[in-house]
Amino acid sequence: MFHDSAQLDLMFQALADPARRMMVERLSRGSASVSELAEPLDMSLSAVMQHLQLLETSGLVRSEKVGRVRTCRIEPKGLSMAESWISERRSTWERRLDRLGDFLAAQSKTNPKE
Amino acid sequence: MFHDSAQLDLMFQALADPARRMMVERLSRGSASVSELAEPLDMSLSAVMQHLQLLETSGLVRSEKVGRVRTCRIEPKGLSMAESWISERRSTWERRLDRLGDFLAAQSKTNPKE
DNA sequence: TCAATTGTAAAGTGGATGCTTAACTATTGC
DNA sequence: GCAATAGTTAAGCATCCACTTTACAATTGA
Repeated sequence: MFHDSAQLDLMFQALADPARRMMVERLSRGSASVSELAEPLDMSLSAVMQHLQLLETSGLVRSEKVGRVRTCRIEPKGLSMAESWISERRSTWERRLDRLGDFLAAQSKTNPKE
Repeated sequence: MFHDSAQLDLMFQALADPARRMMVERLSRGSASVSELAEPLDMSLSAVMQHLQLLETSGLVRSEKVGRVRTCRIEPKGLSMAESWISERRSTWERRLDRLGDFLAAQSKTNPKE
């Protein structure tokens, strides 16, 4: 119910980049190494690392290194935080529009010519 | 189903700022003028205008001017686009985790000691 | 009519973002 | 051991972003 504003900043910021969304998309289909994440992206490994770091500090992704391979996966709680902020706003204005609709319906019943 | 990447960039970018989220939050409770949007925000009207412009080009908000007052409202289709991108990703990994759970359950039935 | 209100436009500024390249470390397979 | 693989760190750079200030325009109410 209570949203940490700073964390929402980071999450939406993280999702605002096509490369990072691609990475999230890839990870939603299963865990992957850094180079696997980099493979479809037209940029250096170093750049991918920087995107990954942002995804981690935003809480959308976590990773751990075993041997020389770092394996990344989705952090389930992450996306739901962003999603729920949006859906709470949406339900607020949907309820409001409903009440407005009711009001207008009632109006036209009482004063059909107005 | 098909997401315009550039528009998603703009939407998530728009939501990545606390001032703009406040504006969306305010508008989800009903339409408002530019100065009403500005009132709780600790910045110049000019700055609020610039945030508003971003919200408009991202498709989250629309506005129209009557007399000297510009009235702003939520664009219903806007938020749902961002929301649905997230929820599609979520359902992908949720399905995957389900399958993984099934697999592990089957494993432990066949090889209870492994 | 004229002053207050409401909004716009333009230019400037400091700091964040999204890369790059280069140099380096740790692990693995032969 | 040693070359290839996988990742990490740091520095640098162009561009974008979130404001500000200043000046201006249109509308309204007394």
